[in-house]
Amino acid sequence: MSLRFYDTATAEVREFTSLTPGAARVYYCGATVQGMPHVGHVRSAIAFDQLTRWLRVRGYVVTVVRNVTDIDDKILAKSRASFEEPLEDSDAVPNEEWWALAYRYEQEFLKAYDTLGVQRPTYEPRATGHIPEMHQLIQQLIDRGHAYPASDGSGDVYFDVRSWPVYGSLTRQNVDDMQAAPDADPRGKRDPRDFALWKGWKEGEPETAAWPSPWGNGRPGWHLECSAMVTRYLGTEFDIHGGGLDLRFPHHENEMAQSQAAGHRFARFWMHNGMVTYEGEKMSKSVGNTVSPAEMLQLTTPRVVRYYLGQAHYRSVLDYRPTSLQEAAAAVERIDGFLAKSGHAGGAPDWADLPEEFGAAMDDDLNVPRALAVLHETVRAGNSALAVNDSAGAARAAAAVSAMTAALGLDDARPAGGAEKCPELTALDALVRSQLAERAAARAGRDWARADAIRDALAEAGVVVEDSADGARWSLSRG
RNA sequence: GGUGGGGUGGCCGAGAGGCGAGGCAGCGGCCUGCAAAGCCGUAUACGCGGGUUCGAAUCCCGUCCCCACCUCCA
Repeated sequence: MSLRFYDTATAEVREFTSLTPGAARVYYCGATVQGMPHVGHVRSAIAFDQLTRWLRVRGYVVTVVRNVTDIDDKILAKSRASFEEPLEDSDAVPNEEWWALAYRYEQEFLKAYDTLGVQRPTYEPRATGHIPEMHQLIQQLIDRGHAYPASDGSGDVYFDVRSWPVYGSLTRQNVDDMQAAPDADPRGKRDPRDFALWKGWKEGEPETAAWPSPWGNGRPGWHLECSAMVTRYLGTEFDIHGGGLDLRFPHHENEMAQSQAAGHRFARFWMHNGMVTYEGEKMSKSVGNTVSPAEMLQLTTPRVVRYYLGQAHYRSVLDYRPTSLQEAAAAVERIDGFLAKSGHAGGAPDWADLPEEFGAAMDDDLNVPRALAVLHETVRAGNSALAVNDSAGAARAAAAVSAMTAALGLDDARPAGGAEKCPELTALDALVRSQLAERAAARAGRDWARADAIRDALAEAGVVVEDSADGARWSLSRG
């Protein structure tokens, strides 16, 4: 039952062993908090949440660090735009300082993650909180001959790509074969592919967005923050570095280059999740074809959204269509329907209840689709047991199913607050029960018209009634 | 031009040499007062053309198409 993961750097599935036995140190690239989270962000978070949870199921003590990029060109640009009329974005706040804007969106991300059951990282460092670490790394790189201050006096400091012969190895690219960026501004660079470690302050930028440095006032380059923060919290060598496939280049390539050029071993595994497309096209901030988690949550429950976004293999493309959520809702209802009928009490999951096949699928590079097949087969077996009054068999299946949903993180996806103590639901339950009692009386008197009228009225209100040997059960229709 | 990933039944989505994963939708049956739920059954599926093999969706050769990255992106 060894764990195997696909490593982008070697382009193969390899056996996973952690640097320290029994412990795993992982770093995920979080968001640049410059706007509302979209489904792609959340898919990535869910994919790596599944990874974290699975490592824990397999007994690892996992330390998760996920960064927040709270300063960059776009954040500054959006803040600047908020001081001008008319406001461009629907979610913009007038006259908002860049740091207020970044913090506001950071909280939106957290809210979305929490609702969808993404466990909080062990720590979530912000770029702006790690300027000294960045300076130290830059100085190291300059001393080793891999970085240089710009020749044009801009205060920028660049990484010298040509000084690092293996540059491009993460994405198996040869520097000379790379397409030269047509709009690249040479700005005192030795090579157009050299990237900024430090960006000198420019006229018109807020003074709050600049920090003193040996190379002049300025702010961090995008790639540098991750290298600096990883090293601070996880050390110069750690187990897994994760992020979206689109971060592979240039972001991760550059991170790897600057860290290794500084003498760090850096990540042992690079894991990248696939993109979410919208009708075949990549969902992206720049294209604007994004769907927000909030929009999805208006259509269905967090559990269904979590199921949908987490059902495909993490490396494959996930194409969003409006009917996707309905299909996911049907699958989730099937699972939950069985759990309800089996009378499973819930409680803390026991990983010993996980079917071996499920574990084997997850061990194999987190093959969630195969794991879900096991889940659904167990549901079917449980329903069959229920049909023949095999309560022991049903209980066994229910324990397995609930361990599986817990392992996948489905159980933590729910609206904030917790449904159990929701007064509206308590009231609704009382009302529906009185209706069902009336219907039961009508049925006992073979007054089918009356019974059906009550059922239709409830259905009209979104309440689904199911009869069974031991009385009627109700649930809210989803999706 | 370079790099990586794909094309599987109506849809989603695993598998990677030999018993047709699983889900959704459909159809038939059982159950039900009728439903719903559930159960059982139900499909000439593997882009195209060659080849290797007793046997290929899976291997080899060729070919077409799609996507992502090479510029900010999860």
